[in-house]
Amino acid sequence: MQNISKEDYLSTIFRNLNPEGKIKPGLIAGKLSISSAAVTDMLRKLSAEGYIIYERYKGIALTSEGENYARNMVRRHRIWEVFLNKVVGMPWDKVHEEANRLEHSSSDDLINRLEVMLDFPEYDPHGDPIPSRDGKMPKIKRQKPLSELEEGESGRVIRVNDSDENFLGYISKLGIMLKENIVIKKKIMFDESLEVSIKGKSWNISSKLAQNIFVEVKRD
Amino acid sequence: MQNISKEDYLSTIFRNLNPEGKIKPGLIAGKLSISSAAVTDMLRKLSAEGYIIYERYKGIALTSEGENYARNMVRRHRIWEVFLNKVVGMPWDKVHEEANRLEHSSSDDLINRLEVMLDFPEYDPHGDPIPSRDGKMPKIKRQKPLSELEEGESGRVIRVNDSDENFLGYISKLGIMLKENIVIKKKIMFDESLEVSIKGKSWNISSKLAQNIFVEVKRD
DNA sequence: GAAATAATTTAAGCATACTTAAAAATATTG
DNA sequence: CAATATTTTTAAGTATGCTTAAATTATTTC
Ligand SMILES: [Mn+2]
Ligand SMILES: [Mn+2]
Ligand SMILES: [Mn+2]
Ligand SMILES: [Mn+2]
Repeated sequence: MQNISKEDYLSTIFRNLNPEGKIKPGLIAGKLSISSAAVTDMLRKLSAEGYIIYERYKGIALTSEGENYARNMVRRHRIWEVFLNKVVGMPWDKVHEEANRLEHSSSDDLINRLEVMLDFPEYDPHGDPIPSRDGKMPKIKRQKPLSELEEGESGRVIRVNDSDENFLGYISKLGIMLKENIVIKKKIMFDESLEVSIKGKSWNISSKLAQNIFVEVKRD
Repeated sequence: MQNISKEDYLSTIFRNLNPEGKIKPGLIAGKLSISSAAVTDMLRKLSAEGYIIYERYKGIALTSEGENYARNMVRRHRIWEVFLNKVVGMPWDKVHEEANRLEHSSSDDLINRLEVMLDFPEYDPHGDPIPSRDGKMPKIKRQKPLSELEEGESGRVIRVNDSDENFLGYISKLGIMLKENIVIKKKIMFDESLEVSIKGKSWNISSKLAQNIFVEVKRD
């Protein structure tokens, strides 16, 4: 293996497996913005190389080799994000795109060195967990999208969707960042939008926005 | 443009232009370890895209657009090398290969940030000059290969060939690094090898090795 | 300056990773 | 459960960047 495309396929598969550990071609095509036909092609190759279990029309699962490879790609991506953000000072809405390219161009040795410099971070700048060198994932706190909170409730942001630069740039302007507390002042039924309070300021945010911000779920 | 191969061609052309600002296909093929036929193909594309001046059998020159692109690639490469060496702590014999990949995966914004962190370095870990953001090259000191020194002369190392990991690893073991002084104790005529003294220790080094280590030429 | 040698280009072909369009299989719905 | 809709696969084709072998052009040598 030595391939940007294949690495992106594996990473995408890994990050989008359903609870049964499977994924369908259409979802991969959507996430990678390519045709389903292209996905079918690549699935055959990944299967032939032993990275996935694939039978036509049956869905896809990772082999343990594929899972290890994919998990390492996620590790590379997220360590780069932390490094770019914390050490290089790049804003959190720019690091994802940069990491998406760097992840394919760095040796494991480099990644391990960055990890040491960062003192073994457990989460990336968007709250996503970073696999450790030996493949372990840190515990993930119970969470739900902001859109599922009720009127009057509040929640502490612990994760945000990192795939859209505009989204991140916009919520930054509202003062939304990890660990920030958000209060749901009102839910507008007409369009499912939310009136929220952040750092004492009020904003109206769309349902779609709220679906991409995740808050900690307090133990019952 | 968005291409690893093309970027490597341009960088290779830039770094190997003869004093008249030209280069022949065979040299490019050799440096990139590919066939001359492949080079001919690519030269047509680079020419069509306005990066080089190319007429068959006539040799190659960079357009100003091509020169700017190529110089920026060299800049990216060398800034990465300094960063990996100084900030990340990677040894000088490993940074070239890593930078060879990272150079294609980093935005100008990232490179500029690294440059600021490094306080605008002028030379990479092997003594090669780093083009500035506005395309200026730092002054290069007069230099010649160690192999051209006479018996009894000595010289301060200001540049080494960075393209071979084994070479760099080996000379490191001999204590050779930038700014180190090397004394030519004896030239062995039979095989053109040199008996040299470095930090008080004596070594015999081959002619080929000595041709890849450059020392400052003192003003006459 | 002709013959031999070396460098370069052309030609044909291959692997990769995509595309669109058509066919086949699966899933949904009335 | 049959008709319809959706998803997936197959088929055919494209661009990129290589390869080897043959043809062409340039350079060197006598
Ligand atoms: Mn990627
Ligand atoms: Mn992230
Ligand atoms: Mn390169
Ligand atoms: Mn270097």
